[in-house]
Amino acid sequence: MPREEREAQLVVAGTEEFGRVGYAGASMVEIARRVGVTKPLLYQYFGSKDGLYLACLHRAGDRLTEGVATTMAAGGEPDQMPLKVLSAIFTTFDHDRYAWRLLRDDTVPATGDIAASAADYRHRLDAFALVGATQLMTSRGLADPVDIEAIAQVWTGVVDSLISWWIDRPDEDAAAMTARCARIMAGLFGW
Amino acid sequence: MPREEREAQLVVAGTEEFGRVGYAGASMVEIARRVGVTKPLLYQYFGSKDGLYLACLHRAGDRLTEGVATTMAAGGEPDQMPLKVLSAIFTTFDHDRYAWRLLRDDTVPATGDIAASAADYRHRLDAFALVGATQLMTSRGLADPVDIEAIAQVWTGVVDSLISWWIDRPDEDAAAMTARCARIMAGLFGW
DNA sequence: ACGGTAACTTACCCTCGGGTCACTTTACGC
DNA sequence: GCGTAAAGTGACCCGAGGGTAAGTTACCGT
Repeated sequence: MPREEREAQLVVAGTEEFGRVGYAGASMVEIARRVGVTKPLLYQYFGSKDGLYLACLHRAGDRLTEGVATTMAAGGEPDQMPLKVLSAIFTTFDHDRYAWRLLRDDTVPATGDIAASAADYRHRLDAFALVGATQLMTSRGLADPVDIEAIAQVWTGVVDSLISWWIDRPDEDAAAMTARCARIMAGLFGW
Repeated sequence: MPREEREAQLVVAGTEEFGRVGYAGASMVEIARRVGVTKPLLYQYFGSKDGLYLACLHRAGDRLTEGVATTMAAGGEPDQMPLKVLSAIFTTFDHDRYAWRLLRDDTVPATGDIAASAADYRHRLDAFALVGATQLMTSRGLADPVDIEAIAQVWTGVVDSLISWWIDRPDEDAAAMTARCARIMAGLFGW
């Protein structure tokens, strides 16, 4: 099998395994086993556990930030944005649901390339969340900047929860998930 | 120092360390170091890493389920319950903010006493969340049971996010945190 | 046919952390 | 004072997992 194809397989397997048990809990030999090869090949292609994780992280992070950026750039009513962003995330990761977790994995080493890269992606997403939260709050006449920070962080936690719930229900596709969120938000908040 | 007192110190230190880096990431020697003793004493008192974790988990879980149960039993308007429960949680864990994370640590072994005990606490909390979500949804005329499950899970994720945010802001006390949540919920949802 | 390169493996090393043993020190009742 | 029990420690074992060296197979261009 050509290197390029094997690498893609390994990144997919790595993303699932890292997403499932976190960086610290994942085992390189297990990731290799999932695609039917052995550990040294994995090391030959990615150099280290960090190298593999970075490859997985960049693929996930780039797709995610791009999808969210496009949605945010399109604009719209502040209380419509959360659903639009959710829809973009669900659509992007319908067949790759563990990817989101890589950006929020708190078992990665506290320093080094991974920490820096993950922090970078998180900052970019947090910036979007902050913009959305600010628009939402000002549209309601609220402006405490600390409240807005808190909302932005809770928002990412909500996405986290929804994706965890979704992972446990593989039969629910992106459209159904989006419809469910729309129904709930309309019912609970009148959005 | 008498055993009882030392054990209490170790449980506190263990809770902080397990909460900070998770079961898998925590080191027994580090926990011992935090209270100024060495590893063998820790093992003499708690038997194993699992034993220490269980001691920490039970303390956190018992206090949490008790606090939430009391609040839920008091009853009230469905859309007032979330804030009341949050207030109970913040008050209970004002000086022990990492405790909540023990119940939601997904780096614990998948089987064994810890998994069983943590699952038990989570199920009890999820049951409360499910009751609250059901009351909230029916008061809005919505009744899809799968939606209600999703809401219950998102709710626990929201609590998670709020506590993580709170951990990073040690100057904010329980009352201020409750007031902030009240302000935000009123502003965003009209609750 | 054959040299070379890329894909891939077996067998190994080394560190880290859970867990244990044998031992020393401290506190307290008599 | 002194014996005993509890508090506490230094030094060790061992398994798991990251990482590597050296070798083997398979394919491809000339």
